[in-house]
Amino acid sequence: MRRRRPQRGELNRRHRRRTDEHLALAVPPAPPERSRSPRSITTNVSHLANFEIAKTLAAFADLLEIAGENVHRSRAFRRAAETIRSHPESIAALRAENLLTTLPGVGAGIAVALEELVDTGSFTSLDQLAARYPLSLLDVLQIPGLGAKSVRRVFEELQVSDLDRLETAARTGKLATIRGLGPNVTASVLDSIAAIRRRSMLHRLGTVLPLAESVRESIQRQMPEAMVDLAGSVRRMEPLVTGIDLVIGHHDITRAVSAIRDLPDTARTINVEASSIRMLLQSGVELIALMVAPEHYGTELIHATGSAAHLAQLGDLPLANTEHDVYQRLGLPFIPPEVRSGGEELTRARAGDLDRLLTIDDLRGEFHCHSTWSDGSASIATMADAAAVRGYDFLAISDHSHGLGIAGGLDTTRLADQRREIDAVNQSSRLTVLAAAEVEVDRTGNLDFDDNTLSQLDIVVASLHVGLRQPRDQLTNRLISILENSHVDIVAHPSGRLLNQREGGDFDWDRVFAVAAKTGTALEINANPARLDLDPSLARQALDAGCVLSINCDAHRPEDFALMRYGVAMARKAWARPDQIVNCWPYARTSEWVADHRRR
DNA sequence: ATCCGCACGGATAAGTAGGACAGCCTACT
Repeated sequence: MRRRRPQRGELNRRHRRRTDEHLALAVPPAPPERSRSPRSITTNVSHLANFEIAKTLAAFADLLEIAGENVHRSRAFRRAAETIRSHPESIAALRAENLLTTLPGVGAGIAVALEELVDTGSFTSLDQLAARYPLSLLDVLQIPGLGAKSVRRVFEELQVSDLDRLETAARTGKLATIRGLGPNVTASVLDSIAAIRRRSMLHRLGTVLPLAESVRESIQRQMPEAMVDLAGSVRRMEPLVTGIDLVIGHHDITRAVSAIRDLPDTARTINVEASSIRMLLQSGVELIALMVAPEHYGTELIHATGSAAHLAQLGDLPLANTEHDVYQRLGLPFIPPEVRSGGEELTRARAGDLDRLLTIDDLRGEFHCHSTWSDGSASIATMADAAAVRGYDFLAISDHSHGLGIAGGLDTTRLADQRREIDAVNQSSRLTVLAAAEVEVDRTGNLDFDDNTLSQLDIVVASLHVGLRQPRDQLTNRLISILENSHVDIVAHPSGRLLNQREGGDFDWDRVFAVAAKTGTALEINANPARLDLDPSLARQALDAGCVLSINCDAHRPEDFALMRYGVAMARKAWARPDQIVNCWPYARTSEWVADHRRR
């Protein structure tokens, strides 16, 4: 068995720019505008929020890397940044109590930097380094294909210190004169700059929803008699969300305001109006709470939930205290927030389609997860137990194949060893453990295992992890050849996107879905909040084309099975019915389906 | 720079292929 590896909390190690989106909020009063986050790394000295401190440490770590200094020092700062980013209490408060070194990864050196940072808004070694390498280089470092070495080189040789100058250097052809950067890189740099400029400052749903729920519960605990609900993009379960929107139905606005101010992880108040309050949390997520009269609660909640397009379709809303009543008076059944997109939900609601929407209870198992045999952190038995606790009937263990070396992928020998362990676990397990693999598709479209090996697996999941930036035709043909391989049952995270971090591949989805529908190969909705791939709009297209889908958490730890709710939300947004999701079927039907398309 | 096992010095997450270039850098979970 491979040695256990430390888990990386976040896939992205570089700081990201954030932008904002206007929020469709309720009727009177007009909602406060969300402002842009400060562009500079450090801001207002005395009230630095944890996310700002974390961002500064991470920026320093990146500058160290660009400067070519000790990599371990850089990693130490990056590790400390991660700790602080997810730390629930205020770091500024910890500093006041001289407890900084109690944070894991914060020793004497980083503590000194932190003290200075909290007290003055910066620290000496950062200032010195930033004098040599401007902070705007960190934007350049975000460009895929440009690592620390290349960033330093373009800075020193071409004086490229920010994205604008990078763009100029690329357009004038100067960039291609740098060692290691040819015409290909130049072309993709221009695309990436455009993508980064388009990139939003939205947060991942998986980051915000748990926070939002804990805020909601905390306020509900303080005001048990109030109605408190999440609203906005979080309630609609958008893959990327603006922040936390909360509606509080209570007559005593003063109490509601103080309940919010007393929340444990707030960093600062942004503004307070007659019936709304806007706060910044330590995590950098904004909270907007709207205090409304209980008699109009339902109407206000629908308004605050949006979407704007859904509201436009509804027209004028009657005043009522529950959402159900509002919809009823409009002659509609209750419309779940996930499908309030301003698409076909009214038509579908009238046609009775809402009753057929998938729910989390429809899931009977999963086909894509990992164990310590590759890059998972738990044994097969532990993963199986966790799946059984969720009430699943089956779980396919799909560890990586050897092509993905970085994840400790299995060769055929270890795959056979693993099969024996799966068989053994099955003897005592409460659910059926299936032998599967997440088989790597290489750049030319070949799978890691031969047909004979594949045919012995209960489920074959195929994934593209490399070469996702190939041109459209090449990429599409590569995926289609995998769909046409009769041994492949499921294609995992088809687009390869990482939300807020990496665009998905440029596939011709019409062609892909047409082939998948014909071959009966399932496409995945990956429930990991970093992916949520297929996106609901693509999943919807796939279903319309006649494809079947599979929703999987891609769990690397037992806790990851809890991510299923995100996958289910995406499927609901795509109007998926249980009969279109292969892991909602009884396993007997699934194995028929597998046998069926393998017979082709 | 931090942590750990020991009291100062060694380890820190891994391994490979591809692109552009001629030995280096980056991306991938």
